[in-house]
Amino acid sequence: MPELPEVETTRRGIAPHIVGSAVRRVEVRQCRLRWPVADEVQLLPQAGALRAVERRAKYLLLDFASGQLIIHLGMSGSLRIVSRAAPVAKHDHIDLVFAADCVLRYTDPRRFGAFLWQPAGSVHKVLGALGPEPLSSAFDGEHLYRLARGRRISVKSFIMDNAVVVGVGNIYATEALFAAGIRPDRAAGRISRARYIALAEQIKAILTRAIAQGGTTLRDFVGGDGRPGYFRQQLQVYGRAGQPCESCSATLKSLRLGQRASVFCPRCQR
DNA sequence: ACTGGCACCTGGGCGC
DNA sequence: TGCGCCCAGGTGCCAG
Repeated sequence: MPELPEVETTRRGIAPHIVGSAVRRVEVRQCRLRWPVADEVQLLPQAGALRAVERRAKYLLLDFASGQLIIHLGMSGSLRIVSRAAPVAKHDHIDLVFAADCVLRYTDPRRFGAFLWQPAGSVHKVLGALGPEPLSSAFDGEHLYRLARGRRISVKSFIMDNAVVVGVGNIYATEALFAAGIRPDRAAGRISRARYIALAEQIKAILTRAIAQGGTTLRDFVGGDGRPGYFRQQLQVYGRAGQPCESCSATLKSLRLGQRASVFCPRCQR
């Protein structure tokens, strides 16, 4: 489900309901996620009021005085605000109960997500080596061009590398490369500065638009407010292999890069 | 230092 | 209807 726009949509959806409140009770029905759920999660009722819900890359950070709860949604995770009376479904693994009518419920069929803990003043390993946020001024074409020197991996794998820039997953990498007219299998080190400037601009533009639309709903993504994302209608190439290019009508092709489907237009992308 | 490949899971859709 | 196969929005870690 989630790329950066979906995580940001989730953050904005849940924050108004829970910031300023304390966790009263924790229910962990399934502790086997990508890593075992951090033991500290059970201590949240002693952590005082939630101060903020932040985001770094695709990680959500629930900020308490004693530290931060790090939540990742993996491939299929979601967070919803539900009432305590809401029936528990098969993959509803964790509840953080803030109030009877305000339960933060984590659902994740594939269990690739994570609940980790970062004590105040320390940096968890998963957050340690991350590149810049794509919507920050630290990220631009010059940054991409500089890091790409000497790299032979495909440009698509390159921009999906969290050490290069965070938050660019398969959907938006595919879309941004189409918008910038760059073939996804081109070697990262063989792309000009000018084209990287265009690519960085497209990454920013597409992520910004996707966030404004509430993310991309493929199967059943819903934001914290339960509404689906509407960006799907704007996808130009992702999931459209074999169909005509919206721009030139050539048949869109697909190849695999880093075990991920990569759809592109053989005429528009060079 | 890079790179590609694997792992962790469940569920949906397809062909037979 | 059922079975086996392939696919899926992520990413840390491994061997080469």
